[in-house]
Amino acid sequence: MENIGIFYNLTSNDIEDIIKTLKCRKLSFKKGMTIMSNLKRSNEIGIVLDGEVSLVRIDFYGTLSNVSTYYIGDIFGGKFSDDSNEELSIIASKQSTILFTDYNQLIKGQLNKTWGEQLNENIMEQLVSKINNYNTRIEVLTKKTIRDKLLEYFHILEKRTSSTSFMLPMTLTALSEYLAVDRSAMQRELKNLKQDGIIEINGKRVTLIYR
Amino acid sequence: MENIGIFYNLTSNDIEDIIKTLKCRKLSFKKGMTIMSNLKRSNEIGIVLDGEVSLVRIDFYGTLSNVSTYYIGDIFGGKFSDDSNEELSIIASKQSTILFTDYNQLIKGQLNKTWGEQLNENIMEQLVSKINNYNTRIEVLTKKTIRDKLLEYFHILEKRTSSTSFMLPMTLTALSEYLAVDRSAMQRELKNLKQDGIIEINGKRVTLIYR
DNA sequence: TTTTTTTTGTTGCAACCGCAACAAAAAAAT
DNA sequence: ATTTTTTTGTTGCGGTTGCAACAAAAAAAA
Repeated sequence: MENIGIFYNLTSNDIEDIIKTLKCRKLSFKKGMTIMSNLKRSNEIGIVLDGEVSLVRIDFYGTLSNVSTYYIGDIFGGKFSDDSNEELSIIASKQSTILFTDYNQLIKGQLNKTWGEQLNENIMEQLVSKINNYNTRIEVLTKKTIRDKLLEYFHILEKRTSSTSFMLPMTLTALSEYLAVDRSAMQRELKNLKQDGIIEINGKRVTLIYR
Repeated sequence: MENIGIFYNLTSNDIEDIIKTLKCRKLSFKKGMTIMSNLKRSNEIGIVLDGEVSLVRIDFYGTLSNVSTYYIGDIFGGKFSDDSNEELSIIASKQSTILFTDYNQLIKGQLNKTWGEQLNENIMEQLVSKINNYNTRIEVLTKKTIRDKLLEYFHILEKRTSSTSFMLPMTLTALSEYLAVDRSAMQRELKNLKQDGIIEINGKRVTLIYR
């Protein structure tokens, strides 16, 4: 539990106290189960302790479409969903454990002298980090060509690791999804970059070549 | 000031008190002026009261590149920027008025009985709304073809307005930038959609045709 | 009102990219 | 250790899209 972002820098005593004070409930869900429905009218908040859940939209034909995915540490719930006026639900996309609480409880909890400030800071940190992740991805997605998307992404990794040689944090298949391009077209472009002497790539290790 | 998201549902008395308590400073900047530099080490926070500012990265060649843009109501600062290890600055991209405060002050302010909870809720709301905007844009950007990007965006507007006929909230030029596609290619695709009887478009009014 | 700037609309062309389909390699599961 | 699943690597083809370049319309500024 201490490895969950929202509980960063809090002792297990604090966490226990938080769970009691905020009247949290911990529940597990099998893949495919509905965790929340009718999201819009709900003040309920969920925190992903384990697994992966999806925010899905149900249109008037009853078709499900994935709106976003929440991973370990992420916070979700009515107050954290968008302003559209259709039905939203949360379903478990993997076997998941969820910690439930209430938005108002969470806000009120901030008044606690021992852990209130830290909890609040953690929640903000969580949201800000999500914003930054999205921001990074948008920066990459707005590049026009696959080559530019790849190079932009590689440059970000270069800065993150402070090295011109780094490991990709995902499979090439996942990378093509992240970049929203066709995998085979991406593979072709990687080959071109290699042939043009701009990068080296062996497995997941990428090296940028400056000359 | 009451129309700024972070001050939603607060009286002008509250706002005055907040500004005093959090030791805020209000400053104006001409276009091009540097608002913050050396962002990373700073606990300083800015709120855009008027205008528009840019978060820019300065690489080792001294080249500026835009990382993100903050509009009226947005919060920016070191604690709200990413985890890369390069120099970041905030510059005014238009004539702007900024309210400055300190991250720790803001967190501490939450303890105030009168406006603490509301202020906290507003800050969260602000962050969550940004996440949702980004989320929406990513949903659109990850569509593979210009046609699919347009239709996805139109469907979002359809839901937002609860109508198959709506006004575009921006110029076509701006839309092409939002979708990260070439403007003329987008224009061509709009024509195709019209010819295929899928949409009507006159100026900024778009109507989706279901048959 | 006139001038200037921005936006819209259009087209040819070449490069780019998605798609389909497959084989080999690697990883995960049994 | 063997089977199954996932990932990687490759290619031809045709549709899509970025680019350049321009004219007309609309909006904003003078």
